[in-house]
Amino acid sequence: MKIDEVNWKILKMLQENARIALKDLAKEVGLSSPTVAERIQKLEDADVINSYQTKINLDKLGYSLGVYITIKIRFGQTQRFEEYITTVPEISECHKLTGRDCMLLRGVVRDPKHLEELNIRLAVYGELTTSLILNSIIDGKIYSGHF
Amino acid sequence: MKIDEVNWKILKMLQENARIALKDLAKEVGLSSPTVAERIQKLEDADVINSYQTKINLDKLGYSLGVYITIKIRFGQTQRFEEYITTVPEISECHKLTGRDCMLLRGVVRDPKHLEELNIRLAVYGELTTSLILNSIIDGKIYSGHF
DNA sequence: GCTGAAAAGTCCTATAT
DNA sequence: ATATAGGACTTTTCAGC
Repeated sequence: MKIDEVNWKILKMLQENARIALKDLAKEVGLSSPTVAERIQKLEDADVINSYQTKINLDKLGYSLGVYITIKIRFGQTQRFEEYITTVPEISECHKLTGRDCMLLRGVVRDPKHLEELNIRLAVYGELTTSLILNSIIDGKIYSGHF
Repeated sequence: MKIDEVNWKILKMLQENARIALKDLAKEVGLSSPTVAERIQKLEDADVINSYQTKINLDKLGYSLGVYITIKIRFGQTQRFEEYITTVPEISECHKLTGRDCMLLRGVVRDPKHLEELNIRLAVYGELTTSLILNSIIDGKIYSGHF
């Protein structure tokens, strides 16, 4: 899949606002709407565009503490943990990493009490290390070219 | 801001597909399009809806290695690091955390050589610990109610 | 706060270059 | 591979409940 300057511009604008009208995209890149629609279709078909997501502000709904948790899974519990973790509403990311503390979780909780309660639920599967997010300097970057 | 069952359903569908047509949303929740448009507007005004993003598959563009890097910032370098990190194209997230290794970065690189090159650029600011993402069990969760 | 209908705007398809 | 134009569809506005 070839990403020329025009496609990068389209990708950049779609990353900034997934609900932008084709017409406005077309005007910005200097092509007609059907052409832009076709380019987007090809980017979708090539799976370069993965999905159009709406990001919601959970802290506006009372979930004001963001946390990262690493967990060193107890021997033999990996499969059960992976099944369980997809059912935990507080957890928005779960990555298996290289290294000793093999799982990295991102979650969101209302308050310290809620965090402790979450930790208790997770501690069944391994040893936890919990860190609060004090501040996010970057969270969700827009890619606008090769690097 | 009150999130009733209908608003949760709207939020859920928008999270799954930010480009869904109002008409289809309206049909799904059993209201008219203008009503749904008004509800979405209010969710945007209340900043519950943060943004509509297009997620792109960087590995389709040759960036196939995802990494997490923790960095223990050298004394006095925090400000300079925070300025620098926003200019690094490989880094998509940067969070300041509680605990010893105070910064957590997420990034994407083409190959191990590219990773080493990134590490060298970052090592100026502190001690690094780099982990590869082997597998993402959850990455970008859809919230569909309170928990 | 919701509906329904009409106006405004956007998108799609076909045709042409 | 891109542009234009008409018809179809979607969104928005507004009067009324």
